[in-house]
Amino acid sequence: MGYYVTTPIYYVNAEPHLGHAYSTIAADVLARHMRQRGEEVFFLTGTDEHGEPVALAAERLGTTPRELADRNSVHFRDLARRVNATNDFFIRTSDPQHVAAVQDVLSRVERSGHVYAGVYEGWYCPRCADFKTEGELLEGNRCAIHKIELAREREENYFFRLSAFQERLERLYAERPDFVGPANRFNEALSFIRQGLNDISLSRSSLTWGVPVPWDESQVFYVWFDALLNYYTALTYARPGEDLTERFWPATVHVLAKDILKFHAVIWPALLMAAELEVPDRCFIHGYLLMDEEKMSKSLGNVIDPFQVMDLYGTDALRYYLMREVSFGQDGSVSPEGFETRYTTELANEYGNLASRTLAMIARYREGVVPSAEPPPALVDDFDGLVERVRDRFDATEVSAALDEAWRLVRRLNRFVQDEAPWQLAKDPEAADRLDQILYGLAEGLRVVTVILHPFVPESAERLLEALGQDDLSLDRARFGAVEGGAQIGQLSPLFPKVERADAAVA
RNA sequence: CGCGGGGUGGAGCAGUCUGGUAGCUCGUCGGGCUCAUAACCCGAAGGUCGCGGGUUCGAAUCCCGCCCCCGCUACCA
Repeated sequence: MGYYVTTPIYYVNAEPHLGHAYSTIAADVLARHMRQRGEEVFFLTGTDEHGEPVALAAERLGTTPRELADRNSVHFRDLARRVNATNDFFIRTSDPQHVAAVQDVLSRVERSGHVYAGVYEGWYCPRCADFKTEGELLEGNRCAIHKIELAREREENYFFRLSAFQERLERLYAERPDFVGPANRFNEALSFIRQGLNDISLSRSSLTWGVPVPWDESQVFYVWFDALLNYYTALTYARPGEDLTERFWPATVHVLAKDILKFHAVIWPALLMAAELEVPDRCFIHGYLLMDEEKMSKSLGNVIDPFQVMDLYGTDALRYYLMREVSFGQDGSVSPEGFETRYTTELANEYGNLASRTLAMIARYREGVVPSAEPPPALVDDFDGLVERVRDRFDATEVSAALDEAWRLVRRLNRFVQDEAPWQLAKDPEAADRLDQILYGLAEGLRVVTVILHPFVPESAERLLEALGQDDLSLDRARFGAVEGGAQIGQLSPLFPKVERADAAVA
């Protein structure tokens, strides 16, 4: 069975921002790690393009929804490319194959009796293009966002019998404690289910920019049903002539942010049950990136623009920072200052400099050839079980913790250099064997750490491995002592060059 | 009101499930080293782990109550 990881599909109504980059990077780290383990991986991202907000925005701009979607979808495709995402496909919900597959699945749901015609009635805010619940309204039935008085509107459309799945969902949660992670999100979703589920509208009649309801073409499907199904439909046409669902369905993990928890943890499995499809193994909910205490706001100048950061520091620096700074699964603060600190102290000083000093000493003391020796006992214990620890962390979707496992070894290696003082040994011909062992241990330790860091900082890791005369990225080889000495090392310019502070204003 | 999460040295966090001398990073101060991207290493100062009770030989960790902050409470991409 393959490993299938997804990001949310991004709504084309907005410009790509750091949050999109974060989800995509996290999913990519998972995908790359699993490939290192020799798993067959399929990694999906894409754009969500239907719905009223896009239709309205297009109208305002004097264009068609399709043209607007075409234009904005490209931005997200570019973002994926810029962050070095190794997605195997980029789905667009306006793809004709997706539309057809959605119709197919939802027709099946309808035929199975999970759909009925009803009336949707509520307070409608034209500015939000959305219905509001009683609880969301201000006094006088006003929109909490726009402060305007709302009208009561009613619309005839189709409903999905979500309520009928309450028991099956509760059983799913009882049987599969890993279905949603982290645990607090699992509890949140479960308690939501236990509070009782209402049916939800499946279609819209006042809109044309969407997937037409096959049994009633005057309506289109509510955008969430169209959107959620992307995870399934993509597999049916990503490889022409090949149905990937056999190999990759159900999905291994959906990566998403907490704002869309309920759609993925409640509606999505219910929909799949209704369609008689298997539910995914796991949904993993990451937190929000907070800009200090403030929310991200361009006018406050505290925004981290992912494109700007990557222009100045490189893609790996952004990938590293986001995975490192924010404990994966929790909210966390990010800031330009925090970024600079981690870039300089960790990437440049600890890791980049470790690479520089290691390569320099091998070049200087051993003419550029990694000596052959037994692994230094002082390091063996520290590296023992590393691969297993990293695997366990990834299996639990503890991405930041996996990164920390590697980083502790980066620090360990710097301490090793200091403790052993190879520059002293180099002065003493009697200590040649000892120096061989130290330098071998350093090169080998650096190689192991770099293989493990590869999913996080792929470009830099590959450059460094090449300089070490290595190219095997498989996790199995990331064992201390697995590669013997003898490699000819190469040149390496600083992996993470210092960036002058004056230029470093990323905000 | 209900549900969920959080409150740990100056800052940001881990540890809480599986009780047993409070840990990490940044910052501050002192020292060491010179291979290296003036990088690296060591040491020190600094915390009654939100408050009050309880269980226990022993609680940040378990139980009860309270205070404060945040999120969710449905069709928000």
